Amino acid sequence: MSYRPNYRGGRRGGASSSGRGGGSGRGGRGGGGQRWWDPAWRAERLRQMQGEKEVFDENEWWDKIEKMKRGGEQEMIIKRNYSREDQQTLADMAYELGLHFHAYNKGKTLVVSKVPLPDYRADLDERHGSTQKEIKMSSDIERRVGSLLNNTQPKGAGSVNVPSTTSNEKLKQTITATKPVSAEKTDSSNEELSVELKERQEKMQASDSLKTMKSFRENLPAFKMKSEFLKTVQENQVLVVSGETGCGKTTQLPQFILEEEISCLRGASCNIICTQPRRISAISVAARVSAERGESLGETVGYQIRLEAKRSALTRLLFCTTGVLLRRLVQDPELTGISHLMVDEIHERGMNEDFLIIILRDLLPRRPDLRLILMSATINADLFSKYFANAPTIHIPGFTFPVVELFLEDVLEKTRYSIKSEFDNFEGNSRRRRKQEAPKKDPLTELFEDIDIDNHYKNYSSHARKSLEAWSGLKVDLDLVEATIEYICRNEGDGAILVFLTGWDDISKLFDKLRGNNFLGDPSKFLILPLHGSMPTINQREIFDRPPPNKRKIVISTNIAESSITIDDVVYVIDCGKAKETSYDALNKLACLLPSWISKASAHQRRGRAGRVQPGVCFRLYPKVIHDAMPQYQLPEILRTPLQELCLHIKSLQLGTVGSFLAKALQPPDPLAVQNAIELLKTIGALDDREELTPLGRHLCTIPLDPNIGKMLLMGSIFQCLNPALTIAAALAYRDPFVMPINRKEEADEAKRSFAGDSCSDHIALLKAFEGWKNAKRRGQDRQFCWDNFLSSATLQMIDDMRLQFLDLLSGIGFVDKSRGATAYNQYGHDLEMVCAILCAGLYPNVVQCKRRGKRTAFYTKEVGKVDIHPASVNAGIHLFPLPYMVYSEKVKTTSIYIRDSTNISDYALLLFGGNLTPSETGEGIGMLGGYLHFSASKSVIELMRKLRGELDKLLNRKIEEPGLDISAEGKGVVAAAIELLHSQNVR
DNA sequence: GAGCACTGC
Repeated sequence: MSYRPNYRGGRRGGASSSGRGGGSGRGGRGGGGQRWWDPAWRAERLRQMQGEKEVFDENEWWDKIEKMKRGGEQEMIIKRNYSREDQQTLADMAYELGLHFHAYNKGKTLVVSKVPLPDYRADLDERHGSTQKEIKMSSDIERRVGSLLNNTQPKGAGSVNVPSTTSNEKLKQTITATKPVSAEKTDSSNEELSVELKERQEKMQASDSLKTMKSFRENLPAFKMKSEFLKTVQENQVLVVSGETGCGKTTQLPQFILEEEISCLRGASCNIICTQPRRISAISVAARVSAERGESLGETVGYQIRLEAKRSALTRLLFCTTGVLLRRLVQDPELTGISHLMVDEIHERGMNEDFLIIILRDLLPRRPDLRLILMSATINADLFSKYFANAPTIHIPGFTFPVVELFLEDVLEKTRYSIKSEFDNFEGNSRRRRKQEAPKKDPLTELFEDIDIDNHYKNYSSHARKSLEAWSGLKVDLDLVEATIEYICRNEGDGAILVFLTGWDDISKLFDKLRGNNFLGDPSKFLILPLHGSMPTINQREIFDRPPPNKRKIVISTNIAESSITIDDVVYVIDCGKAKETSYDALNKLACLLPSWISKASAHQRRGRAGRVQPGVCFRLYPKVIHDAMPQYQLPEILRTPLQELCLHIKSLQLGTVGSFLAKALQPPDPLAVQNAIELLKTIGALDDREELTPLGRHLCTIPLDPNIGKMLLMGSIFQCLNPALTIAAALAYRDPFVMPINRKEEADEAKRSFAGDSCSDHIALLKAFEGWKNAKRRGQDRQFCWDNFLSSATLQMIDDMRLQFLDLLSGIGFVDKSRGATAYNQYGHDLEMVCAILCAGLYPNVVQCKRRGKRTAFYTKEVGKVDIHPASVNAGIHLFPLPYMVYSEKVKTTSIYIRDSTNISDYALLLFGGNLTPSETGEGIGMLGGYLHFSASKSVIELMRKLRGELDKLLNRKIEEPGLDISAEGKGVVAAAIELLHSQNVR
């Protein structure tokens, strides 16, 4: 299968004379290839398969672009509403011809040009809202700032410090990762230890207390494969094991190796690591395995996750999260001392796991004694075997109870539920009408529209056929969910019901519906539990506990119950077939979170949740035709996410250029996504023009944080706002401590707003909430405080722990001297102007312009134009803002493009702590963000700002090159001048 | 006039 043969295959050769020589950028991936993993491509294929005429004509555009290249025009402007995929094709074509491609106005205006255009061009779309901003500085302030600045102590000529070691030696020293515990031992003590381990193991295996455990283990499907598995491990460096849930691969296989090594008297030298994608599974698997061995956790079997470990010098089998192993790799790229590495759940295709196996494939030749075992679900084991030069695979059959699978058509027959068309009340032709009216649909839903219902479902009742005619698949039909629950309660046996929905809204609506419904009379017979990552119910026991007899548990959940949370007594699963899924729009540099059809793998996993304790039933609320057309697996995370943190990690591990390294991935990401990540790292100063790490970049590598947030932390420590920076960084990196209870949402919003006060900042609200919790905790009232203010105490505790980890790391790289105490780094910790300036320094270039539109404010970004404040933000209800800009930490497209959390900031914060200042287009003012932002002012004010910014940058660079340097004396004047300016617009 | 899948160092 080749991608777009018309131009990839046929036209490319002809165009090569005008194409660019050498190609490290776009198209360097090796021209198309299989794109089955790309949803847009799949959509395209499905459309083609239906024989529908495609509006976008590649050949036509190729000719037009080629003609423009030959002709006199400098650029071609295309104002057509093309899909992302078509935009991508245009971009590819332009690249092939050595031209430049630009997308403006959410992709509605496309430009192909001969020269690169400035990032922003006002004439293309005035709705971007770019306007010149006049800085109004009172002469009084100007004079005071000027004099503060002039008092800056001049630096002696010889005092410029030599930059600290730039080699990677320094980097290695500074990175704190957990070292292997095993102390170096002499050969004889090693032998003694091996003997001791063996004796202990034999004694335990013979003991009566483990009899039932032993027979349980021997009944697992994995047990039958034990000798074959061990033999294959011995004879091959890499092995792929596939197995379904319930086969015991995660608990048994690592244990087999451990037992074998110990009984062969290699116990002292063996060191098995098994990675898990989630913290919870690392802990629970380790606990299970040590129980099966009759030991307590942390002896020969232990675990290590971020900020938490149970392991000892005796530990020979360690379960850890993949992230922990990746951090360890920074410090020890050869994985010294590890004898066996097992990577579990690789079929999930998480970013960490995909990243890890690229590194491991390169490492294996250098470590011939290292054994690698990859563990996957059956569904795509071959993919991994091929990646590792056709490594042998072993399959272990699974064991779960049988689950009956019913599709929409069957559910309709059983429930007698009638689907009403959303569009009209006409009978019969509603489907056809709808098809003409509704413009955009996903390909799977469209596929169903073309099915001849009467023919395809001729064995079904006319009632069911009528409903199928009316089914649109656009959104989840909660009435149908309710009818299905009612059907189960009336006609099926006991057992909990698990409903999979897409998000908070659906869950909340269904919850209210079920509460209001008194089917079967007695509401006390039902226990209805919502389950969502940001609902406070998540830690409640009743989700896991069996309800009293005669009471049915109904859990309404997102896909958190698909793998993270397991409810054992579920017998009935209701699957709406959709989930919210992130994707990354590289053209608009935009993360998206949109509901879409799940993969077959997810559908399988959801069904499996019904058969854990007894046979179950899975009610799928979509037709079988849709199920059969679902993609086999979800798109791997590496293709759905912005890549800046990954790029930084690649640089820190010295794995070569980002592009060439990622090209080795199982499925390499879009080169444009890589380019966006690298550009961002350059913008924030982590990479230089040659894509090498700058001193700032090297510091950022040592902190396990998104580079922007990491930078904020460093700036906080430099500019005496360490405490707020630690708190905000930890909260942004982990998760929002505010919970959204299902019935008291208004109160929860109010609580959050009251923390923000009049700061117009979600980040300040976060900070105040944390400080409030800390104070309450000192008084022993933290539980009450959390309850009153709709906060998650588990999240706040984690944030607190992470603060300490970051403090350790900052002290490790010299930015903080812990012996000096906290106050030494918090002179401005309570100065909200300064804290907001630090936020600006870290979050840049995530800047929004606030423009007054009558009685309201409209918000614009450079990349996508108009955006909205997320309704959950404290800024959502505010119509007019005191300051002209916002910085934000996350911009996501859901039903609209939303800024999730924002902080209102001043021009001065942006000019002093934002991006580099450039001369504006007119040459008189100051430009920033590729000219998108420009400022005008009197000549003297411009001069003052430039000078102040220059001094500030100088100070900053010195500190970053030599973190231990005390800049308080030499920086006194500059910092005072900056503070003076920031305060001159004080509104908080 | 309106809304927030899930992991992880």
